[in-house]
Amino acid sequence: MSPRLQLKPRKKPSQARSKATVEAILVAAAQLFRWQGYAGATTDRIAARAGVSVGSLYQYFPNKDAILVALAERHIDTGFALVRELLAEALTHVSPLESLLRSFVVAMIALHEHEPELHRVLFEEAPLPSSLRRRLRKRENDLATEVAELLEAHPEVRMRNPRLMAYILVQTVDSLVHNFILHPPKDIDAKSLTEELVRMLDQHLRG
Amino acid sequence: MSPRLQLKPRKKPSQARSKATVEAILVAAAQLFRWQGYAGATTDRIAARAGVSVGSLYQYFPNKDAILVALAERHIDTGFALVRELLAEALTHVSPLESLLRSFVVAMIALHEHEPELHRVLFEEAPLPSSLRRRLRKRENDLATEVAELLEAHPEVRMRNPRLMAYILVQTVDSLVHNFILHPPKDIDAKSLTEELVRMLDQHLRG
DNA sequence: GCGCAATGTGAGGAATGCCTCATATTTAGA
DNA sequence: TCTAAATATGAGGCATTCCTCACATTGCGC
Repeated sequence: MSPRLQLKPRKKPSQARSKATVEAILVAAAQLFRWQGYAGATTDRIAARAGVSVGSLYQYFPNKDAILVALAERHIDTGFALVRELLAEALTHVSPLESLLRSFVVAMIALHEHEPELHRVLFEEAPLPSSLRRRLRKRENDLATEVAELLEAHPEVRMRNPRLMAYILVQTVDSLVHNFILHPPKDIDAKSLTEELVRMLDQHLRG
Repeated sequence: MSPRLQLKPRKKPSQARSKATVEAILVAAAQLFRWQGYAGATTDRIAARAGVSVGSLYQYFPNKDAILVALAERHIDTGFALVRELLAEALTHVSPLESLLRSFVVAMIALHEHEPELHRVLFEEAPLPSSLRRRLRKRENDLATEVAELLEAHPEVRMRNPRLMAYILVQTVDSLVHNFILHPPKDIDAKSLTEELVRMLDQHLRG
């Protein structure tokens, strides 16, 4: 419960066999964390689901938190790579503001659709090591800044208060998408939401 | 851990003494839930902090979940009463769209500032009874609908797709405010955020 | 005051969780 | 093929949690 101190892997897997073990543990942990939350995913259950003994689990992870941290790193890296890729794609040709915004929204949807429940556990559940929480928020924020700078440079944009508008832009898209993915209303589809959102932001960024 | 079934109070307090006990338990529980999260707040600790024995706690709450449920009911009721009051105030005189929106944003800020950490535990932490989760979301949604209808009736508003726009409106304000209260950036203050947000929504609702 | 109902107490049972360690199996490589 | 290193096993120790129960205290109505 109270945050553990040691988070680095206890031993590095070198043979193929042990790599598979670690992989199985991470996969199982990801499932259990998102199905049961942090407390519900016990190390014994994770090991069982991975088809591995608890002992093996503790060969590679010094404690339960370390598993979560490993998952977080991975989740962050793949997720952000995804967004950067989509944004880069959109920047290969000079685009009108509207399509730039659309790319951003679509990228954020992709980011959140990639393991949304795990995302929730990582970002919102309480008893995570606070250092990890900070790290996650920081990386989320870095991406936000990147996007904001990108938009600010766009000729069609007129920013009254760049910092504030960037904050609103990124937070709005992030939270709206986050909630939409996690609790999709029956009568609203992703496409219409995207369009309406883009329209609102487009108008707003023009001042 | 796994959701308990019985959630109603085991026994109703009749004398003043026991009412005080129940109150103390709820206060202590609220503190511990928001400081430690759901799992960290043990029944023993709640009882201790309330200055009461575990036995007394279990006289009035059949299990740990029931305490959370009681808190949730209370939190919802006071929070929503607060918002309704503020909105009613704003409706005593016919106001321009802009000030109506401002009232809404201000009301939402008030709602979230009322025990924001407890709010987070209730709305976002995983191992809650799912019936409770649904109940919370439903009431949040009801309020949203109310606000949406109210706005739709306003003469200055031109809604392309009422359902969708209401959703975006409420979700945007709710999430933005929620995040702002829980993780306030150093260089942004509530007032500017409110103004910028109102401007964006105002523009958007005019079509 | 008296007696019964209401309320309060806290040691401890049963369940569960995290993690260790003595031991067994597998693999690399000489 | 043989050996040492790498990897895997899982019973169980220790801690913690939720909750019960047998008993003590308090307050209300007479």
